[in-house]
Amino acid sequence: MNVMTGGKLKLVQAALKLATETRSLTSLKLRELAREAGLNPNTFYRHFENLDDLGLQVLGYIAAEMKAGVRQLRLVAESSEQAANTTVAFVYQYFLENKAATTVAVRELYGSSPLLRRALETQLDASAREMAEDLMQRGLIPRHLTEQTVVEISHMTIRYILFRAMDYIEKPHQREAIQQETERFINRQFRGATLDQLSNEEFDALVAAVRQPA
Amino acid sequence: MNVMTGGKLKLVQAALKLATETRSLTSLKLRELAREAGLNPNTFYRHFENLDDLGLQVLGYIAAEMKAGVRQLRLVAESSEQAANTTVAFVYQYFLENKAATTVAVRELYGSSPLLRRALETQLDASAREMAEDLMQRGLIPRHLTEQTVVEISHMTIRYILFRAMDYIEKPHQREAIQQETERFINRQFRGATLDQLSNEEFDALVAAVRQPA
DNA sequence: TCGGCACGTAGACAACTGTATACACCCAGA
DNA sequence: TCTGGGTGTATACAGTTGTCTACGTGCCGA
Repeated sequence: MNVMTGGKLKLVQAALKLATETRSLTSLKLRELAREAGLNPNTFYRHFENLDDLGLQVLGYIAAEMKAGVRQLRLVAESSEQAANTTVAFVYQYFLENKAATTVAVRELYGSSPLLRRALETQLDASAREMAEDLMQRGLIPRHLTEQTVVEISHMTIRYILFRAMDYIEKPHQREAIQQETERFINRQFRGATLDQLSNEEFDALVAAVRQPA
Repeated sequence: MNVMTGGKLKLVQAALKLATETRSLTSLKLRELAREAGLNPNTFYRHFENLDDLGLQVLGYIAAEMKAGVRQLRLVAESSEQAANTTVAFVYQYFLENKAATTVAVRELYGSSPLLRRALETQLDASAREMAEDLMQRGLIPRHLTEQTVVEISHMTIRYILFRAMDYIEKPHQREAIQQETERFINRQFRGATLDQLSNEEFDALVAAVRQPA
């Protein structure tokens, strides 16, 4: 990834700011952008072909940022003895520190540009596979789950956290609650999945046994 | 809710169409709208104060539609003897039949207009409480769960389904898979929640016992 | 039959949009 | 030292935007 300098960087940062605060990435206006960046409108054409091109490059910029972030998270997680709860905290902290990128990702994942949507989906799917691999290698989840199941849950979890991160960012007084909720979410998914093959009757019996130990 | 007629209805329908296909509700343009509706641009001002006003009214229109839809779903569910899986099918079918409203809701829930976001959040929270009440009254979920837990899971589920509905709408060949995934999601949440109070060790022991019955 | 009113249209305005062409600067390599 | 390319600017143009004022309908109650 090229290191951006001068005007181009200013334009990308302006795009992130506007896309976060007042618009979406796909509804940016060229002159608004230039105004925000403090540049002449035509400077835009020195760096981008058109607004679509800008959108894609910004997304690339975000994707690179996120990839680096994920790599760092994995390192932190490896060095930590603790389990899922601190990881969840780290993840939310990361989103909090990358508010603009997070907001853009959430808005465009189901936004009006098919191109950006595909790119984001691919990115999230890759993250889900990585997460699943991590979880299984480190033995952080109940055994006996198939890889497919772990991937499926990872997929759900990543999307859940991504959207929940928007609330986490914008509602500071709810952050602790959101974090705990997320931990419950993950635990319930994995524990529930461990018992997937039980029928309702078998499950009820199991619960009854647990609640009234002999 | 007033029944809309003539030009106003045309404008709202045009807004839904454009918001679904090419834009978001908050980035609509007045003249584009009039063009799509086949009306003179100024006709807009006969019915709406400005574009924000239109957005709010469209949201109201959608909310009313959804409320009616939910009411109907509850009736269908009551008359049905079957459990969650058919309900999930009905819910997705409903979203499929209300593609425009669904798309708008998804896009604006984390969109750039705080006003619309609040309105949508309120609506979803109300739906979650209704869903929780329904589930508990009809005894469709494991007993011994607190109301708070059921509401929390309902809240998560509604958002999960709402976003997943976008994929359901747009990827016809994945519909069955999405539906089954959703059922697993819900089952795991409730089953997992039933075992919330177990420690990891207790849970592992339980799983071991289930997998190797004496 | 008349008067008002809801609805839609016509034309105009200044502001803003994306884009093209032409010009000015700085810095590396010959 | 000259030169060429990368970068930013100035000016211009046609098309589009939101909004204003004024005008023409058709309908409904008095």
